[in-house]
Amino acid sequence: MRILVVEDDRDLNRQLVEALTDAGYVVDKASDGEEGHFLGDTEPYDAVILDIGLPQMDGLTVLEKWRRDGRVMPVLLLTARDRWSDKVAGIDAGADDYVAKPFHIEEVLARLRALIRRAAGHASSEITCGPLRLDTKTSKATVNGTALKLTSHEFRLLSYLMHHMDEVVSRTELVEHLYDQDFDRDSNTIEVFVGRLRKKMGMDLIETIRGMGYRIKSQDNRS
Amino acid sequence: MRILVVEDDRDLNRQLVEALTDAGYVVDKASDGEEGHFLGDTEPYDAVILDIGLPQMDGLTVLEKWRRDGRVMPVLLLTARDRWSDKVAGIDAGADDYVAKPFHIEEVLARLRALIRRAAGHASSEITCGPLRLDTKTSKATVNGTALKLTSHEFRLLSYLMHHMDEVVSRTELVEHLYDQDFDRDSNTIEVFVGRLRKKMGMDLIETIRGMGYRIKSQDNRS
DNA sequence: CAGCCACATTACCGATTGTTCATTCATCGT
DNA sequence: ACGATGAATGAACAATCGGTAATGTGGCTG
Repeated sequence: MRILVVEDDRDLNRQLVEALTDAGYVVDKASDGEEGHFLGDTEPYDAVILDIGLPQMDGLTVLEKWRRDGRVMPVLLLTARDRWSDKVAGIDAGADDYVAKPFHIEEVLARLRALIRRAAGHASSEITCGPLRLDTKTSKATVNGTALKLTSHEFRLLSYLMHHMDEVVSRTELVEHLYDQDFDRDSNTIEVFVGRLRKKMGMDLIETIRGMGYRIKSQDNRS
Repeated sequence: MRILVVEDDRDLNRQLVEALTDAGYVVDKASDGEEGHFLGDTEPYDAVILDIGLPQMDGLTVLEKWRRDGRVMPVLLLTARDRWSDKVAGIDAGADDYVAKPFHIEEVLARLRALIRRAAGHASSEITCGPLRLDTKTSKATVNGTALKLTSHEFRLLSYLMHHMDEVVSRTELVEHLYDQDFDRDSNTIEVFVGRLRKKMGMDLIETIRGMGYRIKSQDNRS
């Protein structure tokens, strides 16, 4: 999962990036509204953490622009405590959730997880798909109840596929969301990892759509 | 850090052990009061998670016995929700903190961290020692503000030493608290890790007391 | 001073993980 | 049916990490 952090407070920005990176996200950062707006407009993110008070361009303005341009990724707004007006304005501008400053980093992480889950249309921290079950909170996966021993990259790949259940996900999309930009785009790493996942899962739950990408089917809509 | 879990509910026991192991603790477990009491009496633990309702021997009885025998390790009691009497009885028996069932695992982890910190005489989640700073919450260490890149074992060793600042810690003690019991007791692994820590820290903050063990000094009480 | 003992240091081993490469296999359009 | 393209596979590789073993070093004791 790839996250954009737009925050001008250097220290806070660093903290957020660090925590997110530790949690296994791929993270881009911006320190002013203009840069943030540009990145959010040009790069594909699974979620954005956006401060309201920003130099160059106000956070709400950035958000409005995105929404006008049809960008639909979930946005977590950082607001000053008890600024009710900010909250209302944020809703109007198309924000999905808020955290009031000052906050605990874990609070942000939890909200973010929930946001990404909701954006993928799941209610709880668990995503189920036939015999496959994935817990986004504990980062554990089971198939038919027995735990899978996945490495961190394997888990992140599986997680992304399950968050986009029934959608065809291209290798390009996977690379963009699971690695930072300077990753060798024409390597077959993704294929290798898909193969390893298939082997570990024992059954082939990952469908290949030739020329398009991969897909995990939600139920047993066996074609 | 070595933790004892005494809980008869198989499922809950498993969950706790798993979460604790994931968090980097060395964990022993018992499923009844008798076994729990024996282990807590014979093995050195940094903390105990103790259920109140146990077969063989009630949790409070176990705790009382330990305290009568002079066992001072912090104990986190698992109680039924709203059983005020349990809480009072627990205080009398020498418990250090409570979590009411049902609980979130993270709640237990947080309380446990706090308990271990407090037992070592620290107030916040950060332990500082001259240029060295260690955050038990994020598992990160810095020296003079710059982050140390420590592996998990290195961090756990440093953490244990800092939790016992100004005390001489023997190699035996370190092995007992950082590894499970079937670890080769006469290996020089500890020396090697101390060496690696010293090199990474750039300065020798870990003192060797010949024939005794190691010590981290709190301030600059240079002898 | 000799020699031992405790610790330090260095190199190395084996397991795990992420990645690349070459080869094989499958699928599709013609 | 055939060839070209895309995907799967297995081997191999480098990096990292935990641990082992052999050797080096320095201080204490007899």
